[in-house]
Amino acid sequence: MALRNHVEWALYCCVVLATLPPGQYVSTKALAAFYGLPKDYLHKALQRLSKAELVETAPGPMGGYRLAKASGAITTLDIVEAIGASDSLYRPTSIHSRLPFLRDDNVSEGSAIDRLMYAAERQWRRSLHSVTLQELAQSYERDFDADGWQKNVSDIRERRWLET
Amino acid sequence: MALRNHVEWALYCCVVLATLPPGQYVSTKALAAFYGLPKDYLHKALQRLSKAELVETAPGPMGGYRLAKASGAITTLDIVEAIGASDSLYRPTSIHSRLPFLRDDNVSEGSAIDRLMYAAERQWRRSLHSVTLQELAQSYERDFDADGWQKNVSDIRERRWLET
DNA sequence: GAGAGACTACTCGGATACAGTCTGTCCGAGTAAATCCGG
DNA sequence: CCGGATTTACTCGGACAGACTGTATCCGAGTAGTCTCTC
Repeated sequence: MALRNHVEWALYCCVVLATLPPGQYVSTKALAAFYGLPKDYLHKALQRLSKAELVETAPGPMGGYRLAKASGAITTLDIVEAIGASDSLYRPTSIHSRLPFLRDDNVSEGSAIDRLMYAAERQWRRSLHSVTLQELAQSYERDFDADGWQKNVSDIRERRWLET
Repeated sequence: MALRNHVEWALYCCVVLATLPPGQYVSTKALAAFYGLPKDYLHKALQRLSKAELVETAPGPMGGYRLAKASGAITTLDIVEAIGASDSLYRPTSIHSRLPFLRDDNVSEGSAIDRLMYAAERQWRRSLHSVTLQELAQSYERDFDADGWQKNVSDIRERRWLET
């Protein structure tokens, strides 16, 4: 998959954004420090989310990112596609169209092999599409101790991670 | 996806092998010439199929590759996995395990985000697993004029492509 | 005509080079909150 | 105490370098049919 790390990082960052009190911004620096990621590179991932209008940005101090919609209105597929641009998992070459005896009406639609791969990819997308960011965040919260995740997020909000 | 071209090429070659009369071998050279692919590089893809025991090889003149099992007993997922090695679409980094407040019993199994991506990947695999090479070959045949595909395959078998 | 040797056509595996993408860093420009400073 | 200038902390976007992987080529070794040559 294209931009492997970015997809993963974007999901982790969105989960934080989804847990924050509504309206609150969080900076790239805060997210990078919390997750131990390279700030500038993570920033590029967040920029893509911004371009896809999944998050809103605010410049200046106290600025940063926040969700542009309710977390229940964002699917995990939205996030993955925002990062991966329009990249498909499968990119056919032009093998097929060079062959003789092709039926004219089938050339433009790709071969049976293309259709096979695209169908599989649709299932992949469908699976991601069926989970909203809200559900993912709730599910992620359960990976932590009681209130553990909330504690982490408020640490991010209050910049406590910088004191160490 | 890892080795994009190899996955595609392997599927095209397997479709030829599935159409051939049983027991007949076809050489890398023949397949490469027919599809207009670089012989030596295509050869590496076929070697992987051989290693996965999907195809059998025979050295010497008249040698080459043939299917090791009936085409109905090979799924398209078998072929894709044979090429892609054990590569997963999603490769998590160690972001998750570094966080505080994690529940001990959840650390080793990966985070909710890992599970999300793996679930999507399972759907992708399931889709490929549900189509056998036999079905793919039949479907591919329909992309051609009546008997067009059969004509192509017998051209390969009789090495007619070299005369041009 | 039969058998031994040379030849040919293929597979197999490793070494290597090139290109493209992923990963990561750096910097300058723009913006807005916070701070400072003079009146 | 007020208002304007400065500082600070962030986003945004581009340029760039290094590493990794995908793409492709080449070569030598091994194997098995095929051909030739000799007896």
